[in-house]
Amino acid sequence: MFVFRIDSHSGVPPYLQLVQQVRQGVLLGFLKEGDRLPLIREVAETVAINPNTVAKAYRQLEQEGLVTGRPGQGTFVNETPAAPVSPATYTSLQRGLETWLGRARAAGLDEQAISALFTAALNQARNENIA
Amino acid sequence: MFVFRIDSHSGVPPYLQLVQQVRQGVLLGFLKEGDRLPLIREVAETVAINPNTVAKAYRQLEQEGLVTGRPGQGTFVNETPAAPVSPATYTSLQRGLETWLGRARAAGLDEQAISALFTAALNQARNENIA
Amino acid sequence: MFVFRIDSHSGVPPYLQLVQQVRQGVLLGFLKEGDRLPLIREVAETVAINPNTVAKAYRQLEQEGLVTGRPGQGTFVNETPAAPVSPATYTSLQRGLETWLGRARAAGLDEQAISALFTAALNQARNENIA
Amino acid sequence: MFVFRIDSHSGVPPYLQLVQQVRQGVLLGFLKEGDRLPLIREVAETVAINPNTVAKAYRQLEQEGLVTGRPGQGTFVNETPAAPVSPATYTSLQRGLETWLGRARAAGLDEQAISALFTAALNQARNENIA
DNA sequence: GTGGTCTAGACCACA
DNA sequence: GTGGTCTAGACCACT
Repeated sequence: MFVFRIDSHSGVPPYLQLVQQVRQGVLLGFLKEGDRLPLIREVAETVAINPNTVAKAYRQLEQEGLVTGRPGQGTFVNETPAAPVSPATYTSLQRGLETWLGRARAAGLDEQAISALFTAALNQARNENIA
Repeated sequence: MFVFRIDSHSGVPPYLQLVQQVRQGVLLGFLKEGDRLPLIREVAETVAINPNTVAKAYRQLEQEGLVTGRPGQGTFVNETPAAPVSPATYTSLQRGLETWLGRARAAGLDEQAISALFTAALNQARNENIA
Repeated sequence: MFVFRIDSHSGVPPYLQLVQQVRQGVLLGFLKEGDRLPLIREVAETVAINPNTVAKAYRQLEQEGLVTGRPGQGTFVNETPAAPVSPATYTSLQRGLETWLGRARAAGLDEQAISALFTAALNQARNENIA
Repeated sequence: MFVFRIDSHSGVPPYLQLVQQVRQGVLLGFLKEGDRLPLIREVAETVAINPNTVAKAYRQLEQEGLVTGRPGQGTFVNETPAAPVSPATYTSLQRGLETWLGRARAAGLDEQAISALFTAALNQARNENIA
């Protein structure tokens, strides 16, 4: 089952967080064609937001073509646009990241510092590509 | 020189992005006590937003006690609350992350997929800690 | 100035009627790049619906890339995807349609009958193309 | 045989589309007194919607007095309220519209643009009548 | 004062 | 009972 998570301190509107999580879920293979997303009312309960807000997120996903809402049945994932990488290299990358995270935590960095380090590295890489 | 970067697709309000970037800069040592932040009108020009928005970000940073605005001179970073890790381990972690990023890009992942992978790993780690 | 019109008997949701009217306006050249759509609150007043409903329509148009909302300024039409026909043939077609409409009205057909005739002809043409 | 057609992109509820098509069919003489509408399960199959939805449409048509359902036999069209125009002028109008449609298609307009042009002309005519 | 988001609660179309 | 739409009214970010 797919689980949503809302970070109310990030500044990102809740409905957008839901949208991004589904997009990422599809991108990483957690969500595949035909999978049913949690019911709107379920999500509203579990993450404690208004059903309309969840509906707004699902509507946007539908407009993006990622999912299709079928009244009376639920909301379902459409055909995924093809896996970007093979599962093998994917798991390898995942494991590499986990060991790195372990090192970072062992060194005493909290989640905020880790995120900061990551985005900084990502930005730097981008700048180098531009240069 | 400290450089700001606005991602208009992230959904995070621009003023908050500025605030978060300064916080991260201080956390990671890019900004040290006494450093001067770019002038409001400079930032407004380079990232193409309204000067009032930049001013709002600086005002909030001042309220948080991270910086101090000196009229006519600019905005300066206050004493940093102590580095969380030694510069050595910090550089080591940074390098580890860079090699991982290199592998990910070589495997064909774009920035979106990399971010998705990272947040997924971070969430998983958090869940394991809770469990 | 662009004027909206809501037909509450058509069964089409009001927000969709607004969306379709903007799309048609762009398609037919009534709305060009840089034009400002009526303010949300104006539309809400003139067609007597809730501002949120108008906002919903504008949001969808923005997601489709047809317009861009600029807080504090209004909502503006983006670059139009190129005129489908030359203005000359367009006016010619328009005039032909007007004379036909004149004949139909003179014959005693009301608006409903005219619409019925039109959609029937359109459907027939489509079927012939398929066959 | 009367054929239904559902446009799932129009925003009009499917059951209303069926109702409108029957109304138009009667108005234009495609359906005459005593004609049998397609069976509910036939319609449900051909246009791929739930039989309940078709039943709802037929029920509403019966409430409007346009048709009468005879259990076990089917649904039949009642006496038509008199033809609004003579068959001759009707065919003439139909042919005029067909030639116009041919010109429009030849000019490169797709169905969407044609519809836009038509509704625009209809609206303009209405406005002139009001003025 | 502009658009953008959220909440609360109602009603409808559909399976 | 599911998703889809509308209303009413509040607060926020940006110009």
